[in-house]
Amino acid sequence: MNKSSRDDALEKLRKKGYKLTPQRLAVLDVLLESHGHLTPAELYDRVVCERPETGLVTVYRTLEIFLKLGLVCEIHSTGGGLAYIARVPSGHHHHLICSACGTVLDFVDCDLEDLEQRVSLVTGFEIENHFLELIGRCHDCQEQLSI
Amino acid sequence: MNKSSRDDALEKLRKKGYKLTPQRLAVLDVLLESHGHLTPAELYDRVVCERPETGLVTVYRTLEIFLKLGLVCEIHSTGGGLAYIARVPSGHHHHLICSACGTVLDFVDCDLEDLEQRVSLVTGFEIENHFLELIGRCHDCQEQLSI
DNA sequence: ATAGCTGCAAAAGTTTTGCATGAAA
DNA sequence: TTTCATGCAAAACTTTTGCAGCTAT
Repeated sequence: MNKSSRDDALEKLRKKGYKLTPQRLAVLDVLLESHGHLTPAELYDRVVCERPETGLVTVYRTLEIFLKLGLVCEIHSTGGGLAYIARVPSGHHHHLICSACGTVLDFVDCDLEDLEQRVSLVTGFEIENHFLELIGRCHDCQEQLSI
Repeated sequence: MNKSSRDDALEKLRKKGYKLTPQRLAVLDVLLESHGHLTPAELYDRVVCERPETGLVTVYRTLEIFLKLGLVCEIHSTGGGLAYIARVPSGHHHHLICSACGTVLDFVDCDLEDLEQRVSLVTGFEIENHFLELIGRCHDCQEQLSI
């Protein structure tokens, strides 16, 4: 649990006029406590443990708001569905995803600004955004392979 | 239309024992003629123009095969759905997607090998794969903005 | 001839929408 | 009090599966 991330999120919600309902707080807390990415359905399952009266629809609507406010990132997981993860308020970053356990690490060190400039020069595109995910196997899951 | 890509694809299909049905050829040709990425439904719409007897199910099953053989790439388009694009047989490459018209360019020039090594050292992950998309606005669509 | 494909229909899964009730501010 | 959020139900999509008949080899 990251106290300052939570306060930061509450502040953003309040500032935009969104009401701080128990359901939204529960979704937020599950996201902040989670190590990896969660699909809406997985998120719903965990939220329901704490607040059985919550509906899946509310999870979807809450994620939509959180995404708009930059509180979560979308993860394009293999398989086609989307998953979500709490976004640390550090601006530009990318994800490193363990293909075995789903753990997600953020990393910031990248040369993409340079790459974008090169590609932009060659293609004439005006680069607006980029999406990078590294997929690999975390330390623990490498060990499990060799046992 | 890229003649050698088509022959290359036919060769791969044949070699793996897949039958060259009219439906599979139609899906292949639509993919090769398309400039941008196509969702299964879009692909189906175009295939049906040529071969009205084709079913959407067959498009899904054909894409599954093509993906396995490396003939297409999956594009994780915004919105959560998957789209597909014919894969040029040049090995490692990434996509530059126009956010306005959907045109997809391949590009090869990237420093991701270096990046992967750095990230791997810091995190202990064994990097297996990466996924990079640049999103921008192609030359034509930039002009349309200023008109 | 025969192994493998196809289309249909239906199921399974995901995401969105309409609406009356309920709760935060 | 008033505005916004919620849950339910149902609709709209997307993707997968079972099966009987058909076709490329």
